[in-house]
Amino acid sequence: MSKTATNCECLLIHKDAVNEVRSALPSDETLSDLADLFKLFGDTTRIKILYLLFEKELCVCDIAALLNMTQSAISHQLKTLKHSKLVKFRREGKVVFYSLADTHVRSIIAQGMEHLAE
Amino acid sequence: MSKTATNCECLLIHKDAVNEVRSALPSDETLSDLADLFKLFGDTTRIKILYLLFEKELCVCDIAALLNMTQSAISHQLKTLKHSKLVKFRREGKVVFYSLADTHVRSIIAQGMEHLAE
DNA sequence: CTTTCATATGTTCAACTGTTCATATGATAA
DNA sequence: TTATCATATGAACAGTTGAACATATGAAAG
Repeated sequence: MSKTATNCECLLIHKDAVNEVRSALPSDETLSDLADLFKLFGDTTRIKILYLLFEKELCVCDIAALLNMTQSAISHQLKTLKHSKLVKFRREGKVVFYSLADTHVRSIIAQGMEHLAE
Repeated sequence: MSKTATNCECLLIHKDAVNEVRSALPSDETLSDLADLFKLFGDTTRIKILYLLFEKELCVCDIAALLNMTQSAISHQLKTLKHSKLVKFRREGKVVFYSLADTHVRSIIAQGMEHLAE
């Protein structure tokens, strides 16, 4: 197997280690999806929105008021969270209430907080 | 308390909901640190590196070969992961071996994978 | 010392991202 | 119908980011 990796100019490669580890890597598609998921948690505004929704459902306007941001900015972020199925919504007249759609949101954020606590 | 949130033009705000939720939000600094942590997991290259290190310690060159990327790109990313204390290293002559420095890395990624599996 | 080579780093640049602004949609009330 | 208002959306713009390239560092060998 001539995997000399054209991009790696190094001459010393630990072939046995490389071969042992190569099979452990999930598919590019899976890893890309995983990175995309974590990207959602990688923005302060989105983290704040999710944190607020831990407590109870909130409308766009309430979230904007709580975070002291424009309704537009919040709406854009909710759109992202909605597309990623982290958040769901229900309409009540003119008002749209958003809430958490996924149980993993809490545990992922909890794990992150645990790391910070060290 | 005149928290009418200058940036929110909406007139309807659910004051009781807002007041109830406001205290649930951690400090801006904590939330910023949390977002920064998740940002690290929000890149395919870094996710791949961490995944590889799940198996065993690897040198820069091995990682570059496995991911078919330049040594420079990998080294830059390892620098980021090192600064964030997710990865540690040990030197052996000219070669630097990297390994996971944090037990939470596994569980955070595992949680993400669980979410995808649904 | 000098050479070799694995790794680190500084710079540049293209691609991406989050916010703002302006505007559109859509539901309710008059 | 028209007016109001909560929300959604499109475009533009600034700030950020990851990779490539060139170069520097530093350890071992000669």
